[in-house]
Amino acid sequence: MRVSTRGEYGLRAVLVLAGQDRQQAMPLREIAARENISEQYLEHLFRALRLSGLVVSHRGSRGGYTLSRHPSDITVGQVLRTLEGSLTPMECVDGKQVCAHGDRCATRLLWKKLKDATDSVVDSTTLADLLSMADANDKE
Amino acid sequence: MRVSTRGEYGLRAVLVLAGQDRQQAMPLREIAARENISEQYLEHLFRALRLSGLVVSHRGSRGGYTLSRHPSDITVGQVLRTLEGSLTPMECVDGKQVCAHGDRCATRLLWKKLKDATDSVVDSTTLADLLSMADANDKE
DNA sequence: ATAATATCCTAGCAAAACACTATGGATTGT
DNA sequence: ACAATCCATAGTGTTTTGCTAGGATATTAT
Repeated sequence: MRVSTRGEYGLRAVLVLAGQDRQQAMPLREIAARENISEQYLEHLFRALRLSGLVVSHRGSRGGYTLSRHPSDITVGQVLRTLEGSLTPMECVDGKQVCAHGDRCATRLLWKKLKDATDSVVDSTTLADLLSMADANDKE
Repeated sequence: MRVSTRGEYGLRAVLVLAGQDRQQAMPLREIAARENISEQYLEHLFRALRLSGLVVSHRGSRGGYTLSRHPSDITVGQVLRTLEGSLTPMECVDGKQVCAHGDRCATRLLWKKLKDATDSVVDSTTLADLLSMADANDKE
C-alpha cells in the first residue's frame, strides 16, 4: 500500500513548478537539484507527465517545463495516477473486470470502500491546495 | 498502492472463519480448498495471524483455527496490518520518523490525508460488517 | 553557423519485494 | 500406534522497483 518513488518524486517535482512563476520554464536540472532527485530518473517521470498533458515541455536552451494548467486546476490524483497507475487496492474495483461474485464478495466491498476513500482525497486535492496548506503551517 | 495477495488471501480466509460456527476449529486444508488458495502459503499467513492474536490454533487431529474474538470485534485493519504491515502511503506518516520539514512539507500533508482516509475505513469496518453487507447484497 | 543548453527516447540492469514451494518436526484426537 | 493437524525455517523463480547510460533531437544565444 505504499506509494512508490515515482509518485513521491513526481509530486514533489510538480509542486516545485506549482510554486513557481508559470511563464518561466524550469529545467529538470534545477528541479532535481532542489529536490535532491536524480535528474535522469526525473526525466522518465516528466515524460509520463508530459504525455498525460499535465506539464508542457520547452526544448532547447532556456527550455524546461511548465505546468499545463493553473495549480488549482491540477489534482494530485491526476499526477499520482499518471505516475503510479491505478490507485485502487485491488484490480476488481478498477472498473475493468469484476470477478463472478460481484457485490456478494465480502472482500470486494472493502476494496470498494478503500478505493472510494482514496479517490475522494486525491480527486479533491489540488496542487494549489497543498501549497496553501503547507504555507499556512509554515506561518505558525 | 495495491494490496498484496497476503492481505487478499488472509482476509478471505478469516472471513471464512467469521462465517462459521466459532466452537468448531476449521483446518487450513478446508479454508484453502474453499478459497482456492495454496495451503502451504496460507500457513505462513496464519502464523502471522496467530502471533498477532487474531486467530487461535488447535493442533493435532480435529485441529484447525478459530477466531480469537467475535467477528464484530475484529476489524479489517487489524487483519490487513498484520499481513501487509503498515497501511500508510509513506513512511513519514507512520508515526515513526518525520522528516525535517514536518507539516511544512506539502507532500506530507497529502500522505497524511490518505493515511487518515484509509485508517477510517479499515478501523471502522469489522469482519461482521463485511459479512452482513455481502449477505444483504446476496438477497437482492 | 556554431556552440551550448535542454528535452527526448530506448535499453539495460542490480536489488528488493512478491508469491510461493519444500521439508521436516511437534502436537493432539481417536 | 497412527493419522491429522499445526509449526518453523529455508529456498527459489518471477516481477517490480529504482535507477544509470548513451545518444538523438530541438531551440536559443552568441
